[in-house]
Amino acid sequence: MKFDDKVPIYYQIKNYLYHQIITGELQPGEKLPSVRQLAIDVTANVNTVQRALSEMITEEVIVPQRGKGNFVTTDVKEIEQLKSKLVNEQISLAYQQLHALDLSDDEILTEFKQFMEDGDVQNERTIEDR
Amino acid sequence: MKFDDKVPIYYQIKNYLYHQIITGELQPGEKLPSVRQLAIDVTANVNTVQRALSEMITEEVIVPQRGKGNFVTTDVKEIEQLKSKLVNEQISLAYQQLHALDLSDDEILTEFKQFMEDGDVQNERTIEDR
Amino acid sequence: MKFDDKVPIYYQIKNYLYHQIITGELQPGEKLPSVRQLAIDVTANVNTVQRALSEMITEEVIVPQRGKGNFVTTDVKEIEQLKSKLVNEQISLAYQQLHALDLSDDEILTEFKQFMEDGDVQNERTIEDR
Amino acid sequence: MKFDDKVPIYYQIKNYLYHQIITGELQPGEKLPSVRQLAIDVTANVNTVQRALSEMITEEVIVPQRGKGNFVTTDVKEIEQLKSKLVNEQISLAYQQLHALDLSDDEILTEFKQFMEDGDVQNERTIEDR
DNA sequence: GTGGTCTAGACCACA
DNA sequence: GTGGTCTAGACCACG
Repeated sequence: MKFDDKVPIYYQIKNYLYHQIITGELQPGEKLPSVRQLAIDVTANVNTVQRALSEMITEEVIVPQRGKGNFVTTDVKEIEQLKSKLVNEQISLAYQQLHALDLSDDEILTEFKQFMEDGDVQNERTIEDR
Repeated sequence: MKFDDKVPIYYQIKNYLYHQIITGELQPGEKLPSVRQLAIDVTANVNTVQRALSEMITEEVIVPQRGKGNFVTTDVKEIEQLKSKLVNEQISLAYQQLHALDLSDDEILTEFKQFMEDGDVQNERTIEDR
Repeated sequence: MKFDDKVPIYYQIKNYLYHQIITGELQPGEKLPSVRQLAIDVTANVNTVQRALSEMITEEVIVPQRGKGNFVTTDVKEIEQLKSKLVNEQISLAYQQLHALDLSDDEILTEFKQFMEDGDVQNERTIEDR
Repeated sequence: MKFDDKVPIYYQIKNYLYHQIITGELQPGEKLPSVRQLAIDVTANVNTVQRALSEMITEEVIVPQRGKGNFVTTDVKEIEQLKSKLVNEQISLAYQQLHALDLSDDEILTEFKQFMEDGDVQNERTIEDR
């Protein structure tokens, strides 16, 4: 996994897991890979992964079961809220950033449409492009 | 200026100045506030500001004049490229993040339109309100 | 390490490392001493060393690995270019300086030959004897 | 005059004047341009020029005459020594730098010869290329 | 007054 | 233990 070294890695790992859960790659109630396996998957240190999980546990997005591992919450509502929250954050953030770059609402939409048409996914540095 | 402690401060200062330049609040050739003044403006340490400036100087977005101060480049083309680069980064980043949240292209556009209509600027962490 | 106080220390540290790399004292891919160790080695402050390294990182001559240390680039071509660039700079600089002192091309060569024969290394301010 | 901002400007001005004297552009006993004129000539601040002159006065390479201006020393021997000293410094410096870059004596001479043949004076940042 | 450099010391993220 | 970032405060070169 490529990391953007401008943001803490544990933070990017959290995002990665959020995405897995929201897109259903990790189903509600499903067991997460072991911390060590996750560490290998994302090529990060065990401690770093652990930190990401700890925060998600306090957020109750994942729930630990002693001796069994960590599980995605079964509370579907929780997950929906999570998605909605993340989407809103992204939209809001992007809007503000682009607005601050002097783009009007229309220009923002236009840029997006164009970007989508280009199908140009010159993505680097994101959590998804593994 | 409010800082997002997930990203280096010098980085956020760079962004702040980028925006100033792109929106024309800082005109090409215009003198920047002194390092010390900037430090006060953004409530950061002088050295932190200096670091941000140093990078922008190597990028040739701003040009230092010994003993006189720092100036925005007069190379308008340079500035246009800067804007274009920043916009693209934002669009690309947002697109990927939202796509990863399982939103289709249409859904992304819809969310944006809705967000714009709401005029709801529950913005935190943006560059303006710092 | 003795510093020439006519030039920034971080600059001299860069040169010191450049030489190490070019002469092969630091092999491609080899780990550099830790920042703190380097600071001791060259008797400079940690931050000063860090500044030197930062620049070399943006130049991609050295490559950082989070939490592991800094490494000499494995890109041998990069290193060759570096050497060639440094040699050219030195030759060009010396030539101009001597030419400006009213020495003809022949005289310059003669002076060098004589200097070499004398084996007279009344060197001060060089990178070696620091 | 282009300055290398890695070295103090007053230092570069000194070099500039040294060269003028050694090459005979400024004859022994000749009056130097006024400080203000020099400042214009080299596009530097009066104070900076003054500092360069002060040092040269203590070195007795130039001698001030109250109310009349500054004059090159009439002591020709002094000037010869100056030249010899500067040449030696340059040769020695260049030799060490190139030697440190792993060039043998022969390679150094070869590089110089080649440089001279190319007639390629890609000089920037030196005191001469005004 | 302006930027440039350096120091000393602290805290954080990561392995 | 390793690098990365930030702060506070000092001194210097230049205009």
